[in-house]
Amino acid sequence: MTPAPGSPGERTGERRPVDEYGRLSKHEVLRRRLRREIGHREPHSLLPTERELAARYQVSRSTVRQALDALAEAGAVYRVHGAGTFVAAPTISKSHMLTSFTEDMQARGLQASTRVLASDETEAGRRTAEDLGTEPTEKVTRLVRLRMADARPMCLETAHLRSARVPGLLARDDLDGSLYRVLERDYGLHLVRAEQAWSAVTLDERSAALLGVPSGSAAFHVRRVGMNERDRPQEATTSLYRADRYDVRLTVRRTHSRDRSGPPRSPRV
Amino acid sequence: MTPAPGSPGERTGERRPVDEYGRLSKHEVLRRRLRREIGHREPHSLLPTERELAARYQVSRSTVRQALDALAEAGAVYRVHGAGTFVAAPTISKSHMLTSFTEDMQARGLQASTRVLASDETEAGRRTAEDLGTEPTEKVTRLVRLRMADARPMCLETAHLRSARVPGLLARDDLDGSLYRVLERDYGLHLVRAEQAWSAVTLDERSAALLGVPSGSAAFHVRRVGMNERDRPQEATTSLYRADRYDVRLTVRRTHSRDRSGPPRSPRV
DNA sequence: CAGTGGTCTAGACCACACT
DNA sequence: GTGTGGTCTAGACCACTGG
Repeated sequence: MTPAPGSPGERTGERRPVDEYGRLSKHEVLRRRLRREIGHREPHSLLPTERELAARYQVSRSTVRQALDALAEAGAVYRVHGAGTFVAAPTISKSHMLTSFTEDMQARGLQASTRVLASDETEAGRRTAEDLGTEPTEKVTRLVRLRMADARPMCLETAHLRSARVPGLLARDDLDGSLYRVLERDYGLHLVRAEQAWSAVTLDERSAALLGVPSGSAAFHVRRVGMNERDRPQEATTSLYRADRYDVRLTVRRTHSRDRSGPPRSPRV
Repeated sequence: MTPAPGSPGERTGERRPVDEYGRLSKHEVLRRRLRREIGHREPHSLLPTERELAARYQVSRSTVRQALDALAEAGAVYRVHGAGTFVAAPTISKSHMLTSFTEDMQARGLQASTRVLASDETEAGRRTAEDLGTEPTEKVTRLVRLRMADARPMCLETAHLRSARVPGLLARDDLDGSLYRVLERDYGLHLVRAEQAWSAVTLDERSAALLGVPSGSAAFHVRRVGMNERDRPQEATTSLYRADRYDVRLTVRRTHSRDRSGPPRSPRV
């Protein structure tokens, strides 16, 4: 496992930094390693015990648990108290990740491309101002894009960003790629969380035409607000997804705090 | 914080059991307590430091972190390395929880009720068998229900369960309540995870009539498979939600593993 | 009963934010 | 520099599963 940042032992040695910026902590390394190994195993097969993993990878049991916690959270493994840790059945979805359109299409095995339909600067207006937590008179940069998958229309998207935060965005010639990537790399804007509201709608004449489907077709309408590390809204986007080409897959969990009253326990399997 | 299950100190004392069945661990108690207190605070206000909380509640810092981890995961707080832990802005949704229809409506401030349209036993068939991981000839119990919110139709739902697991279900007279509750309490079936696929559709004549909307209206089509603690499918349900009365709200996160290349850091706020 | 995951402690150093 | 969250260790007991 190499060095050791916080180990009482080998205090010195090379820097092996630790944080979210690409450098790797032990539990992160272990998590990835286990993730890989899990891929080659049968669902429901038993993993080594936590103590065994700790010994094998020369880390403490807590570190092993930190890695397994993340994998369990991601749905890659599940634990049964007293019995062991098991490989989970493959999920239909990588659950609830914030992904760019490009990444999303990639995950679906489709090639993403984009046509910029319009880009301009206006006043935010009431609704967008509310989403972005600004004054309605604040200048916002608007970006309307038709997003394609395998060269066929998939999604009609309108993004709003506070102009003050993205100077020169409108002048760029790479707005047909991942907007999140541009925001991260060139504006230091890290969208780490987003709130989304999905509706089902029927398309009007104009949207239907742009998306290349009959008027009245079903579509998803999505309103999204993206937040930075400090939980401040940075981006407000509205999208229309063709329902004949798109669906939403997600895994939901029953977490803590139920009102157990309860008699019988769950049977063996 | 009372006793202490694993503390080297006060080893004896009354049992204060620990697990998912209603008994409470220290981090669970602390989590709930903090959750309550957070409710009364302004978003973005600073919480006490982890060390401070540890001292105040007489627990170790690790335990505090366990509680805060859960709150951060749930979107109730966020952390900034080096700066502190802060109250998160209220989310539009309790993110990705597996909830029963009844709970879902409750959360939306609506009163749930149910009309059982049909209930019978048939062979699973190919599709359902695939979802439930059984043979196509396996007997399944089918339950078709019209679910109402504030006495008006909201959702048309068809549930499939392996008959062998739910003997006598069809004879029950309380199928107009929470199915999950019945499964948990009387059959020891704990659905802890579900995979869902959401589509947008337009309603045909028959479904539209049952839901009380014009034919051709937009609706959500949901296919769900519920799993028990051991990750085995137990329930397969298909639903149609009226789009004029329902939307899906969820929070997505950018978790680990990005390909940081990266120059600038995010600005102050 | 042995063995596994779940909880908890005490203490240490590191990376980062803010002044 | 000071103080905060992030990582890590070593060791202990508890609650549970399963033969």
